[in-house]
Amino acid sequence: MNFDLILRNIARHVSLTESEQNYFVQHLRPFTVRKKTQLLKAGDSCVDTAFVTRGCLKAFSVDKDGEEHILSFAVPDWWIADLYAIISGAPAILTIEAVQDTDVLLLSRTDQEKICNEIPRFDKFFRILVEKNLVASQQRLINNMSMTAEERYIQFLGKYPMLTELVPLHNIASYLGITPEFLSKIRARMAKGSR
Amino acid sequence: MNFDLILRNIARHVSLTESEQNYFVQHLRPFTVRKKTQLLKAGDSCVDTAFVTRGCLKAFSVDKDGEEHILSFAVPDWWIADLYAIISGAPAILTIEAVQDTDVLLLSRTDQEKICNEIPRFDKFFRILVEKNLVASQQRLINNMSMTAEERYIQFLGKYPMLTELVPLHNIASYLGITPEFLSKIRARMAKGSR
DNA sequence: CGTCTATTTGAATGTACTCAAAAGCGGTGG
DNA sequence: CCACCGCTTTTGAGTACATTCAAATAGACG
Repeated sequence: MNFDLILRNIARHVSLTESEQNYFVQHLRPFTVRKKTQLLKAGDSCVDTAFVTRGCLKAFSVDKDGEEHILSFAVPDWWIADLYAIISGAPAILTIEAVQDTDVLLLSRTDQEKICNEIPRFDKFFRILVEKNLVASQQRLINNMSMTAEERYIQFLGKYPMLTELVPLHNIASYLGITPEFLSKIRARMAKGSR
Repeated sequence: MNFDLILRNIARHVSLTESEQNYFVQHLRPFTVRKKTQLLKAGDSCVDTAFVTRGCLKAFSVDKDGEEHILSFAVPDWWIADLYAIISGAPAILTIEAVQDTDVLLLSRTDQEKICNEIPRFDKFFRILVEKNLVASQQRLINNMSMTAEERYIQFLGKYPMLTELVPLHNIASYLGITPEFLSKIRARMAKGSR
């Protein structure tokens, strides 16, 4: 099993001894999520954080009209989880589904806490990880409030070129908070404008 | 100086010895922000996280048209900061301003890191603090995508009754991501509906 | 009282949505 | 190899939600 990617991901924020690395990876459970199948279903109990090593996942909530709202994507080297469910212990509010066949490394909350207690540097690592996520989430909130759908789409193209190729357009629309029809109209307008 | 509130805030997540508590509070700098004055201006360098003990602050970004978009409020027992600026070291993107005369306790990033290194339990505390913020931020993103302005306003009233009384309506509109005029129309509609 | 800011109201407009249908695209099986 | 099926994307007409701009009203403060 190749834990290189996740160890380098951690090493960008905190440094670990070799034995700490070995101890950590012992708690990871490799798992494969086939395209269009679900790693987590809203309503189920949820204890795992996932680190993607191949493929692509999406995390979304389903509203009362059955509409999907994508909260985040995860490509290799990204973490993804239903943090609300994990820290509250309540049933999941998110569904996590594979956009492509995806390999993940799973870490249960129990193991995460055990590791954090034994190697406090992991508290620091996860603190930094969550801080970066919070910053990204806040920027997205501000963008949603201050930019039009077209501006957000253009920004998305620049920021996540990978996802642009990997993910169907209606998923991008859902992430941007608009309907697929309207995204299509934005694209038509942009194509016309650049001719 | 009364550090009771902040110590109880911390104690809800991690337990500290008395000497750890004393060590921690030594790094706090009490400060008062007068109504309509700014604790932080966008563009300035920013190193402090603030804990509110009295009054109310708002954190907002100003877009290219000069419009204010409120990212968060902070009432007593809440933390507030421009996390992006703090962790990146870049100039602040947020402005933090007092809605009412407000007392805060300031903690610099340098001191925070020093404390975290010396008492690793603080890494855990701040990790949990940021986790809760991230969950709230994510839920707000989903709400903004799946609910109408009226639904979001009604939810706001239920969730933050304090702020409803403390904060002017145009600030609530800004937090909800709508114009003050439209909030006014929503309120008129609601008043009519409930008669 | 007068001034300043906050809130409301109204008309016109724009951005994004709904619904319906057509077109495109990939796979699968005959 | 092509016909068909399911799914994604596009297109169009009509509509709804929210904004803009302008002006009136209401409140707060010196």
